[in-house]
Amino acid sequence: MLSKKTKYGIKAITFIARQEDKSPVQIATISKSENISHKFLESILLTLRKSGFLGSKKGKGGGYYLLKEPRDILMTDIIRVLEGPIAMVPCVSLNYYEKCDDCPDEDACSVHKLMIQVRDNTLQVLKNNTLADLT
Amino acid sequence: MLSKKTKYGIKAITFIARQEDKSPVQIATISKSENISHKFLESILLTLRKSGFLGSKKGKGGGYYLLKEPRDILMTDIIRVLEGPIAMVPCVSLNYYEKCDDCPDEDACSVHKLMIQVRDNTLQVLKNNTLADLT
DNA sequence: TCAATTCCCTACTAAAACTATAGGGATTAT
DNA sequence: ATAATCCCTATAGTTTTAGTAGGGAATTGA
Repeated sequence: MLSKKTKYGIKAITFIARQEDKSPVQIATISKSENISHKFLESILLTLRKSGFLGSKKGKGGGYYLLKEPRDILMTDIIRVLEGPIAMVPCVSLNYYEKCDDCPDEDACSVHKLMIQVRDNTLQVLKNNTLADLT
Repeated sequence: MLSKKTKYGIKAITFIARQEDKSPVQIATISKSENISHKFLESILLTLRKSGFLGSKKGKGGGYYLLKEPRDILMTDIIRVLEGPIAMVPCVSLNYYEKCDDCPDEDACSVHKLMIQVRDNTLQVLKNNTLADLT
């Protein structure tokens, strides 16, 4: 299951991408429109800014804005930052690989074999979707 | 991320499917071979029995055995029983559908749109894999 | 200048989910 | 009988999730 953090993060960055002009969007605006707790959303947008997806402007009239064109932002990248690994087990994760404690031989592991297929298919979907595709 | 319950469950039922004869396999045997806590595994196998994947025999020489041929057991079905929904958000789940609290219009939701694609691809993989494919 | 607005940052907390563990009961083979 | 084995319920420790609290820093506009 996707965490609320990721879900809200995707909704929020999509909201920003939908703006016609490029002026900053305030947390409060997104929070109200998408029914997301203001403070929780604040921490999510902070993550997205620190990861290089969003820029921000302080003070009156400030807010968040996209640093790249929506068509250049892959959903894989957003999800990795918010959710962590896309793979369902650490031993098939490309970006967060970890060996399983219990498993002596990955090649013989039935779960490994299956989850590699799931990962590859999921990645294919998420790489084919940019932020522009969601707006 | 896949829960340990699901991971261990898949490993265990695969272990049973790999047996050449059809005599019952004991919890302790699987537990040792796959490095899974005996008691935890016990509760997992109980779930698999109650869901109709495994039969059991009590007393000395007892254990668990498959009720169907491995080629007739879809991985989707095993995972649904152990892990719950395959979808990453309840609002795109086929078997465990739930409306999102925050989302007034599913068709306009970017997360919804994306996760339907992920779900369909994942399902396709999991339906194309039977237990026989993992042994 | 100064007040209002807005993002920045850290710490904390309540609830839920996950990962087991404990302990005894029921059944069966020998 | 006795040992082996599954059956079942309850409980507990840990981790993760989903927020909440509170103040700080920068910017704008009057």
